Amino acid sequence: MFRLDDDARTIFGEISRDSLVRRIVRLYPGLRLMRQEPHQCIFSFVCASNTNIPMIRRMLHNLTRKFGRPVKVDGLEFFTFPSANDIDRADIDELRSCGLGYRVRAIKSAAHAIASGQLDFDVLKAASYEEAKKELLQIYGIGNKIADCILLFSLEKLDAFPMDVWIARALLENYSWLHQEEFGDKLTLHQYEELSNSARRYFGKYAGYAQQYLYYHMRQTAGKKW
DNA sequence: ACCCAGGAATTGT
DNA sequence: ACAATTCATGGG
Repeated sequence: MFRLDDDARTIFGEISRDSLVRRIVRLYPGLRLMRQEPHQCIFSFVCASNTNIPMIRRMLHNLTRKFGRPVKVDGLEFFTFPSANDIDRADIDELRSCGLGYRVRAIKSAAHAIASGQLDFDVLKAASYEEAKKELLQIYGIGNKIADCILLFSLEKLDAFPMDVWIARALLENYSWLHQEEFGDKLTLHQYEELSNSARRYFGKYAGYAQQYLYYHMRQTAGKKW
């Protein structure tokens, strides 16, 4: 199992072989990957399709308030994140009232896959990137992008490289080893796999860390001059 | 009214 | 294989 204390030096040494990533790493010395509980990560990213971050946060807030368990911390009341069983048993209309829209079907199918044992997180953590991804892609509501995010943020696949238009722009602007594929406001399945696999080969076993630095820097500097 | 948002599944060619 | 369409929702 991966441990940050042991491997942080190795990881940054590895991804810092690239000059651009080396510069960005120095800009954001505290940036780290989280290791989220898989069911939280899955529900969060299933909610993330075709919407924006404020809306995603609102959906998750509504879900915890409606299906989580109340807990008091320093006299303040919070709600725990719902379990897969909670979502699996949840009433459809109550889920819809959280603002999930058409994503209700997706979150239901994911919850059932977990609750039924079809998805076993210990097995997925022990499996390779390719094997674990293949299992995730079976679930309705989990496509290429969401699968890679789940693998990187909660299943310890540090070589996963989630692709989106921001990362694609960063790669195409800075790396000539990509034979420049044009893309519009969306990435096709073919473009996704070409770009993600190329980046995985280039950055190596900690490609996901490089992805996070590149992505974060793109969002920080969006609209500004580098 | 219109466009967009860290997409994915389904249908059409 | 690949392109087009649909799927709810809220913010700007």
